[in-house]
Amino acid sequence: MSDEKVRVRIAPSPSGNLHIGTARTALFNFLFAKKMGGEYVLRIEDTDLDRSSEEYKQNIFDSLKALGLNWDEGPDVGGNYGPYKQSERFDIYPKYAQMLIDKGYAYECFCSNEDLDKEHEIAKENKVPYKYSRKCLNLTEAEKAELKAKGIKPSIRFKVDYKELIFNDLVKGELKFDTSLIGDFAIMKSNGTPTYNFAVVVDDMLMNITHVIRGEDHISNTPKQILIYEALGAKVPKFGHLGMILAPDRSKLSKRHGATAVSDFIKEGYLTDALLNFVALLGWAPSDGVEIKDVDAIAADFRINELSSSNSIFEYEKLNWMNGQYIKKMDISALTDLALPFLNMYDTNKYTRKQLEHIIEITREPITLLKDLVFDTQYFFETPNYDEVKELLNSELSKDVLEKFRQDIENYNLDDYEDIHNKLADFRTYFKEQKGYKPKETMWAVRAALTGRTKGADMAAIIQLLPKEEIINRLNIVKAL
RNA sequence: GCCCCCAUCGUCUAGAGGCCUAGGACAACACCCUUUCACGGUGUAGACAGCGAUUCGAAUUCGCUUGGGGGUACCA
Repeated sequence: MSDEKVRVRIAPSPSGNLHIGTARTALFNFLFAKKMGGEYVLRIEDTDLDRSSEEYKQNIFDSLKALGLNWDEGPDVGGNYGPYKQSERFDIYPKYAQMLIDKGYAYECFCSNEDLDKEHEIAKENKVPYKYSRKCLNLTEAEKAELKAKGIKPSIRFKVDYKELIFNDLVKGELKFDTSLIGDFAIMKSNGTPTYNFAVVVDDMLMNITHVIRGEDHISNTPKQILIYEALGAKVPKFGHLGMILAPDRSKLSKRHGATAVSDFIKEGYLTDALLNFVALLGWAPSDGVEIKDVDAIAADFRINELSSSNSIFEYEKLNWMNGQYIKKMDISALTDLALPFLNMYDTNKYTRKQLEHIIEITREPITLLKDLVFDTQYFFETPNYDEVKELLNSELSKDVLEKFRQDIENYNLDDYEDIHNKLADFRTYFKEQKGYKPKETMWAVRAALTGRTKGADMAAIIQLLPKEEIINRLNIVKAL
């Protein structure tokens, strides 16, 4: 074992918002670095200028930060191996490409897209796997000069020779490839920018990356990349390929299945801690069976070689449950900070901060998403619409109960929860003993009158929070129904 | 088509030859608790894809089949 410092990276391409799958890859890299006492770097892979945007890049930054997956080195924080954006590194790739040409590992290719398309077509017609024809492999200097004189800009291809390539994947174990099946692939585009496979290798090499942990959609890129490392005379990092996250129909997780971007989940009211915890469980299992754990605890228990090598399906049920668990346990002040933006359609100024926290406190229990609060807290901010409970309120029982409640409420000490709670208990007992009303029936009448609902938070707490004039007002509205 | 990866309850998974009449979590269902919804508690139902081989013994090893996923670009 070498004693070199572990360095991992997460290398998203800013062609979309941060995907939940990328977030999981980032998490596993983060966990591995943490566990190994290593460094975790963020690199933006924007070699495809057309598909990259500043907006997506910002979304990636924001989402990663929201999740707490902060990087040790990256485009914004810098580091000793920058720049960390491939578009700012365009001057360094051609040097290495030229080096490969000089050493005979690569060559210039003047084929046009049309030429290449034709080759693809022919291969398809003959039902034979496509491989580049190597038409440009043996061009003479004179021929190349002539082509260049015509203004044709060459791409650069890596010359792939036959070889059986074996590497030991951190999560999958031994993987074998026959490189004779791989055609000579491009490493530099004719426009002078590097292709993905080349840029990754050059950057990972220059940034001293020791472990490449990524999705298994990159497995087939790995042999190409190893070939490049070897040609460059660089040390090949260790690779670990994670199973993919699939939608419930086993297809790729996409927008039509619901949220896919971390920022979408946050908008719906998922807590980042819950999201992270849930996604960690896709492929990783705690050794003590306790599934709810913070990142530090997960990192302490993290072993990359014990990750599951199969794909996993993203189901919302467990995420929702977990989110509910986090909401229930979260510090109330912090939770209120997160919840308030979801309540911006209401005039929250009606209440003090303390009262708002109290409202959140008593309504948090049954919810799974922060946005559920919109409905569940509505009656604190708006006079209810009684359509749903009209029938209930018009029953003899309810009229009877509310008649007494209207009188009793005058004797409640509305500042004192205990007093309200006890008086309500007596109230129930009274109707049970005198009229045989079930406790829940008695409470339904009160609840319906005050909230327009048959379910909701603790009644005593609601009475304590609602302004007295609003209670009277609602009682009067109901009476007139 | 060709190459590669994967395969335990509906889902996430535990399981690294006998500890497995396969364990946990979510979801489902039932009951209990209860001022409602919920939370919590208790319990029920639910899986080793199929076939061969190795072995005294296989969910665990090997092979084939099937199924799913990925790749096959001058996209990343």
